[in-house]
Amino acid sequence: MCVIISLTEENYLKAIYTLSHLFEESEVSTNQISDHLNNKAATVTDMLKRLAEKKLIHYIPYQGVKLTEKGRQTAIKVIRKHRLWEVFLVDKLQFKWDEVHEIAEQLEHINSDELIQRLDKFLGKPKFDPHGDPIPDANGQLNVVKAIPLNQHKIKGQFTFVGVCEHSKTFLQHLTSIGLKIGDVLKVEEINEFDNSFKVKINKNNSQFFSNKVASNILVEIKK
Amino acid sequence: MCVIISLTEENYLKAIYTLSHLFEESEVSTNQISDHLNNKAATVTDMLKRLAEKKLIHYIPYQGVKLTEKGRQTAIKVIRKHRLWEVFLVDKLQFKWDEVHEIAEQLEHINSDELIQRLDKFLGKPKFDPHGDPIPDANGQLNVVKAIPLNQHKIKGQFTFVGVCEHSKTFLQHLTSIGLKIGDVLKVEEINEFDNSFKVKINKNNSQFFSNKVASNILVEIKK
DNA sequence: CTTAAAATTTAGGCTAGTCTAAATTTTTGT
DNA sequence: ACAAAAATTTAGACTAGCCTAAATTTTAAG
Repeated sequence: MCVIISLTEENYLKAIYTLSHLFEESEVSTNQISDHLNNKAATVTDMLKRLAEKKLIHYIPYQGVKLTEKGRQTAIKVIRKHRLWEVFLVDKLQFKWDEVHEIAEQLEHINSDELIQRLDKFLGKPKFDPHGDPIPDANGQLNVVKAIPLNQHKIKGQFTFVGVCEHSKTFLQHLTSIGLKIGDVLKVEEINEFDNSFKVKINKNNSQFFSNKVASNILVEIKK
Repeated sequence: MCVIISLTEENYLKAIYTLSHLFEESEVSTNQISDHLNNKAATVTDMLKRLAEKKLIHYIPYQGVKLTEKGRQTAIKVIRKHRLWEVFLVDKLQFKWDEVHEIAEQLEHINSDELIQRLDKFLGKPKFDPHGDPIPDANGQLNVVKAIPLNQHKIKGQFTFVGVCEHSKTFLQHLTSIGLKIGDVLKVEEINEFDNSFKVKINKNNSQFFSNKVASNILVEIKK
């Protein structure tokens, strides 16, 4: 029941979880993991053997890897902690949304169920983190986000900005400089046929152009 | 300037700091450290060599060890983080004072100056942790507590309860069950000559007896 | 369908941090 | 002051995580 899972192992499980959702394939490869975690394939192979030993993954040599239910629960719990701490950092300590990732990467490994339960309550049981990513509940249930990138809507109309695909500091800072925050209403007034840029009005402000690249990393829902 | 200090090294520095203050001697011995950290003397010797290499301690084989200024600053910073997080856990998350130590032992190693600065501000720049221990300031200055154990006052009179010598869960729970909290006023009405127990009134409540052992672990100041 | 390229694993080595057992140094008791 | 006890260090071994280089397996291209 209570196998001890190290910080490093938690990071591997999180990586496998993230990659399997990123590419919408259940099997994740050794190279995908080594790229994601910035270490060597041989190192990953070592760890996969250990994780399989602990029944946290299903591992077939040369084939790939996927999480067991126990592995998935562990990964989800780390993600829950990461996102709750991000809410804490932004809502309570007034960090900006582009400043919290590195600190949350540390805090996500703090091990105390009681702490997380109380932190969740203290924050008002938030459903989304500062980047719009859903926070898994205490039972490991995760809302599936049905939002899609702005550039996949080929029509004019009104949308709500609910999340980002790209989480890099530079992209988030760019959105801040544009004046865009989670929850803003985006009115697409024009889609430029030449470069597929989007002419957009944020809330009631002046309209401006979003490059297709920016539009492809902004998740929106059709405004109700 | 920026030597990386591991979590384990931080724990050794904190142990050396704590022990040197506990026994009011600048030199700390290998055995004291190994007892305090629950590992073997040989393990400690290894680590002392590494810490000396990094100029965090002055180490003379067979003689003992003391912190360099850099080692002291590092230790103090860990203690500052530990105590600030304890305030967070008690004041914001409503943990009890006997529940926070283990979690703070983890949180004290989170590495972000910006985080600590903001946490400090969020908590209202507290000067003491939930057990009455002083919180070092951002420059590593630590208020010296001039309180002494209740049983060293051989006289009747009024005192303020400002801290504890013993931080164990059972002792803290015992104080809670007695109804004693930091800041309470203690009126010593009688000192029993037979067993050196203290008849004490807490605030305006009924008086009760404190064993000498309890009295020796309660830090008080003479009430102004 | 065969072979070159790509992906993966194996083999062997490194460091940090731990241990036990043996050797050494310091302290203490008479 | 000297032997026994206590404290400390050295030597050698182990695990977790990482690495490089070589071997193996899978994939892909002609």
